[in-house]
Amino acid sequence: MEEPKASRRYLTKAQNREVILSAARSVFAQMGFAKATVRDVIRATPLASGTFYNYFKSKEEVYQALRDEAALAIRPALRQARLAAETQEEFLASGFHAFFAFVLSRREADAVAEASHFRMDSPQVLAGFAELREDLEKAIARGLFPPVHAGLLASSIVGVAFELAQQVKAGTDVEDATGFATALLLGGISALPPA
Amino acid sequence: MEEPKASRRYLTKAQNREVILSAARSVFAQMGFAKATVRDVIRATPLASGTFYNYFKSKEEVYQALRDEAALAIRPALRQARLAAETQEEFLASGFHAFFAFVLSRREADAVAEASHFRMDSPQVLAGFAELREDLEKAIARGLFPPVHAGLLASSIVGVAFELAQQVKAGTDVEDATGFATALLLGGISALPPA
DNA sequence: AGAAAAATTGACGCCTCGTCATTTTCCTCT
DNA sequence: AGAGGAAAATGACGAGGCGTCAATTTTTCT
Repeated sequence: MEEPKASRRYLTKAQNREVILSAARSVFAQMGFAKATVRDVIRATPLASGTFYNYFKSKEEVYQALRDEAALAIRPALRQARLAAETQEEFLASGFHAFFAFVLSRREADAVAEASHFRMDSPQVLAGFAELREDLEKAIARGLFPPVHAGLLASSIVGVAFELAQQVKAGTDVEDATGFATALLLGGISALPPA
Repeated sequence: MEEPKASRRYLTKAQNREVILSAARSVFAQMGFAKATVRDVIRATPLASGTFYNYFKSKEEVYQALRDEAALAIRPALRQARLAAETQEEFLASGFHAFFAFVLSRREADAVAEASHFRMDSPQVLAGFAELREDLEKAIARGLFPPVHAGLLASSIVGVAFELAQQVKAGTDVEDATGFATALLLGGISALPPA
């Protein structure tokens, strides 16, 4: 598909994409995603307005790319932690902890969503959800978890994770949130009927 | 504050507001919230463009008004169900069931969020969250629930409710979702440490 | 080097934005 | 009832963003 040639052209293209993403990060954080325009982003760049559209179709696509970047940055750690888990407690706690710590470390950069209480899931974020579900299914298969409904459980974990992440951004301690979420789900799973 | 005089002026004002909201519902559903413009909404109305701004500051404010409307439509039922609950199971199940049924009944009207996987909480929605938290605190006070961290539990319930609501919109049976969420939280709460 | 391919540029026409002076509608008071 | 005034609706306007595209520059290939 892609030829990763180290040609000059290929390099500049990757660089320009990064330049735009970087400018967007800064512009979105400074004036908010809603107010920002494609022109604002490109103006924070040495590129011309038309060039933007060689890289992204719209402001929304840039935002999704940024979310994708974040999702790709955290997913390997989450997957690794879950695969290595030998107890339910470990499976849940390591995942929650990694996620909350990650969110906290980026709370400045993501000031975007904070102001307007809004959330938008990009493809890579959704892929992360699917990955959690797969890992749950595998964990059920290897006997770590009882045979519960993996899809609903995955959704529930995601819901708890994202909602508590808000609390973490608002000041709740990462350890407290992790402990709470882990205990809640650990206890909950043991009470769930088999699928 | 407001004098609800049945004068012609007041009536027309309320009607116009409804006309705009109704047009917005239809326009957002048809072309999506992101693509829609204030002009698209006002064009679906007999009013002139400038008139829009006598009622709302922006497209976002209209969206929030629609969300507020939905939140106000469901909140009394939720609160009532929770106050009347005499068991933990009842508290959780009645709330989840009412919420999922409500979401399902509106899945057509809310096609907006579906397409772009996005969520935006309006003031009344946030007030609903606060209400849940209050009800939990009251339930703890009257001994229905153990003394857990009400804020974190409320967030968790909200997270599970919203995420499973997506599954309900996607085809999961309301009873199944309700049963799952109730069992999960019922079991989870019993495993929670005291606050 | 010369030609072809790829990428950049910025000006252009179209559209939306939010405002505001003007006009229309409604209410009040004598 | 009707004059006067307040409230609301109207639509034209300047400012500015949108996405496109023909022209230009840069890179690659032979």
